[in-house]
Amino acid sequence: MSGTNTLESNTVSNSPVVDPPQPEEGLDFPLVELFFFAYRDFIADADDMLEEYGFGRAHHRVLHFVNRRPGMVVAELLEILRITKQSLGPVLRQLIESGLLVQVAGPEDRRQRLLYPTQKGRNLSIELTHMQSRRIKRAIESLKNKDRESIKDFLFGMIEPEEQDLVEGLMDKER
Amino acid sequence: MSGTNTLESNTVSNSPVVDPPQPEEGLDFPLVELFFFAYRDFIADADDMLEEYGFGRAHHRVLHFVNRRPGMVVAELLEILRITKQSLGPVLRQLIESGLLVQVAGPEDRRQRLLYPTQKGRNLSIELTHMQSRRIKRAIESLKNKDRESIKDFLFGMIEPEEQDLVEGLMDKER
DNA sequence: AATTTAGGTCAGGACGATTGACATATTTTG
DNA sequence: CAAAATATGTCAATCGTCCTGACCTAAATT
Repeated sequence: MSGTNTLESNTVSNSPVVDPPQPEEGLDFPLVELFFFAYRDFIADADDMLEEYGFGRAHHRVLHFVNRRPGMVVAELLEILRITKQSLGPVLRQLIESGLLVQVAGPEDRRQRLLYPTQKGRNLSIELTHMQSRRIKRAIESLKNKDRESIKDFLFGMIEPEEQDLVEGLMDKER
Repeated sequence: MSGTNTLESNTVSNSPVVDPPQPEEGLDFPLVELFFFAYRDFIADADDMLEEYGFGRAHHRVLHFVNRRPGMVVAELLEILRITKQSLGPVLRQLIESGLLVQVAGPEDRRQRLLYPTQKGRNLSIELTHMQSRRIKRAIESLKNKDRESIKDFLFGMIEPEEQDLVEGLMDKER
């Protein structure tokens, strides 16, 4: 009844489906795939540069958010990155050993370890963000109406609704 | 000589940089971060569903592209995903063992293994794409002028220029 | 017949992430 | 004040996904 054969087990058929998926209501293949490719290349520049330092994406993310929010506490970092303490541990240690970040005991709660970039860490973070911003800028300039605001709203809308407040808080007033 | 004192070695200072980065020409922090958060949540839905099957992102990507382009050959898959044969191996085997994909010897070149989804694989792939499309649709609807075309052009512009033709080919005529 | 190509596989390793269990210092609470 | 909760760190074991290198078969090309 399916495939080239007749009368197969009709519970499960392993026959190949040869036709591509039909355009269906609510199935936006192009945007789904473009988002995948766009993110891949968005992250690639930084990946290449970080490789020279022996760092990976985890290092990049930590470096970025600590720079963006100097004085950030470990718990905040874990929440934003959605990773565990145990995953963060080695990454943080390497960044500190490399002289890119420093830890300072919390002035009020001395259990806390406030995270700050060094000047070296700040410089590298800015350099990485520059590369990514350059790509974004180029992409926006390729639009007819260079509507940065639409792109921003779109990306914000892609975030899980319950998370949007948290992200908006991170961005502070400067959105 | 170092720490809270003055007149440190001026080669390297490990003092914390306490101020956030100043808005600088060509540094678009909001978009850089939104892209990160957006991708994180974009991928999260599918991650959760695939976890039930014991699959990861690699399985998702393979399932997606084989569904999108039934009859795809292993070499094409490697090129799109930019991974090695050795990495693909286990993933492909699991997808085949799970009855989501099948391999068929190439009709002209019998060395080739043409990859096809089964009906089961097609169903799962469509379901995953539905979740992602739903999020995209919602994000676009949150815009004043619901300009899907701008978003598409933006994402396409984010792709490495030398790669854009390759991606356009994958999308075929239906962009 | 020799070489190249498409694909598969084995070994060994790296990285980034996980969970579980536990340790330490400090703050908060009863 | 003692007990509990909190912030952080660390050890151990494991997993998924990627890597390189080496080698294999089958089939196509030269």
